[in-house]
Amino acid sequence: MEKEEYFKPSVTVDTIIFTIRDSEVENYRKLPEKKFQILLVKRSQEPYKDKWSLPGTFVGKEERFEEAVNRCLEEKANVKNIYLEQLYSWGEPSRDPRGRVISTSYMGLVDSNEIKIKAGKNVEDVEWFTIKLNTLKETNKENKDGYYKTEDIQILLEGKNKVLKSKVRVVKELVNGNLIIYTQILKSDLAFDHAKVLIYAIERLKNKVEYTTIAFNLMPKTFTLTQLQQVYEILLDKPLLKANFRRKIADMVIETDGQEENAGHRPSKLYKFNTNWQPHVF
Amino acid sequence: MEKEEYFKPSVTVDTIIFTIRDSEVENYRKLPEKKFQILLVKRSQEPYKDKWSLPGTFVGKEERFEEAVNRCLEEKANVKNIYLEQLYSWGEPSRDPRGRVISTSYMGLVDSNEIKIKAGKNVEDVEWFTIKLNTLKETNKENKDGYYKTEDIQILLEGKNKVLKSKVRVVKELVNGNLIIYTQILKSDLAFDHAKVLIYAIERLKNKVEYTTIAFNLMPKTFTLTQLQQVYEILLDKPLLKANFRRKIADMVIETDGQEENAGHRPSKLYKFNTNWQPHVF
DNA sequence: TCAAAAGTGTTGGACCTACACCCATGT
DNA sequence: ACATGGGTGTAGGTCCAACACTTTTGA
Repeated sequence: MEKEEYFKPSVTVDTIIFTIRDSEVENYRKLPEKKFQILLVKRSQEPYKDKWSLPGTFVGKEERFEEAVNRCLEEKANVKNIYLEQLYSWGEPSRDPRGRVISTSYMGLVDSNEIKIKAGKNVEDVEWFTIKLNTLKETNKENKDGYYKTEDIQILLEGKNKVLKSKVRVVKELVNGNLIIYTQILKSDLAFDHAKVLIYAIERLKNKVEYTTIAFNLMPKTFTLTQLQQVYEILLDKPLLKANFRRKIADMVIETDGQEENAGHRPSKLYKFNTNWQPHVF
Repeated sequence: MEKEEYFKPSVTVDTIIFTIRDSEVENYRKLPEKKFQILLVKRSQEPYKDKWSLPGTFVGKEERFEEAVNRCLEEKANVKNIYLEQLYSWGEPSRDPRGRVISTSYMGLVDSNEIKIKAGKNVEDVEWFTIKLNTLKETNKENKDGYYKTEDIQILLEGKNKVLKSKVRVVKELVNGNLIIYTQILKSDLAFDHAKVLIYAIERLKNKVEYTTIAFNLMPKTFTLTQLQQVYEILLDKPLLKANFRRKIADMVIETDGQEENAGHRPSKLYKFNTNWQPHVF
């Protein structure tokens, strides 16, 4: 906090908005599968003109971060009133070709039926992309002081008639007993370092699903327990046993008197979130 | 990411460095108690001249955040080579009287014997302060959609011949099932919004102690299990049962052939951190 | 009738809590 | 001898994974 010989960078916010959406059903009996999606906008200006990117904006002079996020989402994509949390601030000097731009990223979660996106200001197009991650290669060096693991991940983002492909290397390094995780972009169809931000956000979401009720932000007001389980399965990326899942989330939901009908099988009860749920006391 | 009509704020990094230090012992048999401490510097310039604050600096033109943190710590306090992690970015328009200054805060942990602090550039003094937190008042309103809880916390920071007093209100609000936590400063002897940052850092540290090995960054290379337990107890702010604690951390440590002697009681084995420890698989 | 999903019960094992107890040391 | 902490064993309860089984519906 010395004399003002220091320079001033630009500051932006970027938001990763996730949702989960139903696929089409082939069979009147079968339940729809779930797709894990992210909202991207197509840039209409340099840099990265015509590339898809996370919705972001410069932060205004008297504007808080969250205000900038909400303004940006409403202006560019017609998205309002969603769950938001700050993720991380990215400060690499070279991350933006225009010069030094620092970006604070936020994660947003929304029920896929809640909003109708619409391309807005400075944006050519807005679209939901389905996220698919494939592990391509893993390495693992162990030494006496820890280890050095890499995982190459292919990120496929499927939009209408197009697929964006990126490839990142996630490095997990144990240094003095501290797990350090960072991501290198090997190739990316996304603008800026947004592939890295995406990976970071998915990791955070996965973690928080286990010990918070964050997943309920992806659900409609009422839902069946199987729908909820599908959301957990897609986020955790593994199948869960029905009986055990239901016991685990029993306290987090309240039965309503609604029912899902016309399904070709026994109708399921509709539940709502128990807003008074708290993690177990100790 | 429109035309550059946007203004540019200044960007700083601030670091909360924690350590744990032994108190004096009264009795040759007794073990020393532990004190939980934070490193503060005394500001030599406006704003907040002569106030104690977290060590911080403006981020240089071509400098990464972590580089700025390390430069600042070395220049101002002679601290190098410590564990660091990014915490949060604070962007309130009014948080700095000089104008819009955005601050990204980092948490640092260090073994109290590892470093010798020394006042440096633009700093009048550097000192370790012992942290004591007292809950003054709690309120709790429940309603059908969640709750609104406040906790007024007195922060006492005890340095040589002085005590810095602050008072904050931590608000935990359940909104649409999402727990939102924020802090209001009611009164603070610290510069800027640093009381808020301190509370945030303590909360993060407490959380991570439970499911990572972060606490080992506060330990010397070898240590007794009782010393380790003391550190856990002071961070979690509750007593732990010895037998159970030892079973819990058994995998995280490796016995060495050293012993603690001259203690007036049975000598205790010295352990070191098991750098290859990983959270349990599933 | 039957495919599909809704919904519940049981069992064995892992882990956690609380407490009790014995051991080794320096003065 | 004894205060102090080092170190370990065990009983009871809780939680969780895995699996099996019954129920209900629409075509």
